[in-house]
Amino acid sequence: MNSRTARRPTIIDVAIAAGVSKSLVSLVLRGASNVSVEKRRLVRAAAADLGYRPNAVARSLVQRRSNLIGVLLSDLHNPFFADVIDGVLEAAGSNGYNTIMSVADHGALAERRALDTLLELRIDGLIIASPTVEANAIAAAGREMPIVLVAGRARISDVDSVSNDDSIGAALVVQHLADLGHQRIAHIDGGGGAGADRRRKGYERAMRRLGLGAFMRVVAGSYTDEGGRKGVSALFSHSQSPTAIFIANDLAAHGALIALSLLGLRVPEDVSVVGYDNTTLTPGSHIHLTTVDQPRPDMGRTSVTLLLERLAGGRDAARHLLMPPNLVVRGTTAPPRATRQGD
Amino acid sequence: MNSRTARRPTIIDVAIAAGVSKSLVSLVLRGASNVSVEKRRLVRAAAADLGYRPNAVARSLVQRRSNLIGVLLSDLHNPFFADVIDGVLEAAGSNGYNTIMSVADHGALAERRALDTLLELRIDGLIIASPTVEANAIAAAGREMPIVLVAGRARISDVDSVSNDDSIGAALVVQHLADLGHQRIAHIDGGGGAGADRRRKGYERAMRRLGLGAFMRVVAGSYTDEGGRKGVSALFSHSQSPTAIFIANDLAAHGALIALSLLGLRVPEDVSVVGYDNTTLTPGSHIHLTTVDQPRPDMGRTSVTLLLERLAGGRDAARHLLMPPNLVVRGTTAPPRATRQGD
DNA sequence: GTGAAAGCGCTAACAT
DNA sequence: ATGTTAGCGCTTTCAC
Repeated sequence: MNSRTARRPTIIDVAIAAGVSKSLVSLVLRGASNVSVEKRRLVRAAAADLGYRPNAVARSLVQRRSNLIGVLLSDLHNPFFADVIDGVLEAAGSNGYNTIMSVADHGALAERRALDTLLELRIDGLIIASPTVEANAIAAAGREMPIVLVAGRARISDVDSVSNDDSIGAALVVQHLADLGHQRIAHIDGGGGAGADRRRKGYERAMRRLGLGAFMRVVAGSYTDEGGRKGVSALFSHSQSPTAIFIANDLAAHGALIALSLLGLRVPEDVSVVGYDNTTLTPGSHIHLTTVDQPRPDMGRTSVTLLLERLAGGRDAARHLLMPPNLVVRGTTAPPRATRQGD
Repeated sequence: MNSRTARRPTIIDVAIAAGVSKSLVSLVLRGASNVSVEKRRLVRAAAADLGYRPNAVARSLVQRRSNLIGVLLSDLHNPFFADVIDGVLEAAGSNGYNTIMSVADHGALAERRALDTLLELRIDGLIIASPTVEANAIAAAGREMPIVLVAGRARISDVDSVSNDDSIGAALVVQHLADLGHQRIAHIDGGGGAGADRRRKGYERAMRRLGLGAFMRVVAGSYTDEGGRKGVSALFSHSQSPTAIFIANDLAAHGALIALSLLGLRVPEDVSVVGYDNTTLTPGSHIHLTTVDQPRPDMGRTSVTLLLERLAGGRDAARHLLMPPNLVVRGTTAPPRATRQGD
């Protein structure tokens, strides 16, 4: 006989086995205090004996809440969101919520499906860790339940968001390079990538504030290996080459490093390089990129906090949080040649 | 007013708006054929108008099935399982199932919780992509619903499994190296890691079958950077050093490559190196490791197939599938010095 | 072709 | 301290 064909025990089976009503079983199993010790023992014994497992579906139906926080994720391969979700899991768990994830691999169709799965399951709140979901779909879902968009590019009405403050991150980079003595600090931007615009503006503002406005130089790039390579070739095809480059993200910085080595330039001796995102590379990798770290787990935890605020009913207006990033100084930045020669 | 405080429309609201019974709404929304065109139009219009979204919880309760395949994942950072799950999503989707994931980050407690979440939601079947869940918990869950353990180390009664055939993979490696002319082929093993035992045995069997039994040499390692480093120092502290090394996985192989370069040995000129797992490294990385590729997405798809077999009720006995891996020849293998000098 | 009614497994009043 | 009852939103007989 296949034991799986046997019907699973319900709360009524437990009640009968324990010789009590199902209400009492429900009370005991949810840890109510006003139940006699004897009945409590009976119920627990019967439940254990039958291998009873509460049906969250039935509970969810009657309570009109699932005790579930959903996470919509577009790409399982992206380690960035893995860190964010670590924070989500931690915060959700310590607040008594379970977390389920739905993955939208490739394409708008899969995204719709993954989102619908979550919404139809009547999760209590949704965290979208997915840069590609279209704003319309998010806005529509936002009318049904509390939603937090984490590390996304858009600001959507009625939807909370948590991001890193790209402007501060860029300023940290410029300050670090200026402190080292650099003046000709160039920027390879991130094209239309998430936050790229704010990183560029942050760079420009910081340069001006430090009196380096005359040395500002921005060339077009993208959040790809190739973006970094092209940026470097644009920068070094002119007479005045920079002594330091701030590149919009780590992937592009990686491409830039390759392009620089092809040009015979050494990092950081000839030119300093800074990326953005602190993307985890191969363990033991010999590339130690100076970069900006987004507080990913913190962003995840904060997303849950925002969700809980709304679930508790204490808030109605959307909040957009910007979390401060950190500079991680590694091996690709050093004082410029001229300065060191002058020492 | 907060629109989210308004009750969500139910099937009854749609029925009233369309002027029909809720049974008819149900029929129309699930695409029944024997409904008049007129009523069908009315119902659809009312549903769209109200922004009705079916409640999967209620449906699941009455149907006693959720149409959901659950995936239990222990580590979101592991790209190996990301590929497996790609296959799961694809196969589940094309068979009309939705997929939800539960992540058990760190520790047995989180694992229990993640597993319980899935089981209490009454998913129809479970795929465990998680090397760390204890066998007892899996076996217990296996009595409640169909389960497939993918890329796991244990064989559990009543639980199907899908893995790669480590023995074949190891044989492919040895054959490749022997074809290149190597004889002194050593193995740095994976300690107690998943499949490490079978990889070592496969190596030994292949060496003997090729008449290289006398050249067999196994040193202790582990599935870590350090495992590879220690293995190399063990191998090269003796007189007769190998001309090729088969290392139990890519991470350890990476450590081995570093240790070799520290010894002044060049790869593949002085020694050939082969790993296992085809772990995706940094994009654009200059390390092109010859390795063995597990058919990860295929393993995911096959897991779903096994689940569907049981869900269709067609099977009761457990199946344990071994899928053939592929050798990926890259830049870390070449003929041994002696052979080339003799050319 | 359509509607009425029962019931999935549970919680939450309300009785007692 | 315990039992009874109603009903969450849906699907599914069964009548008509």
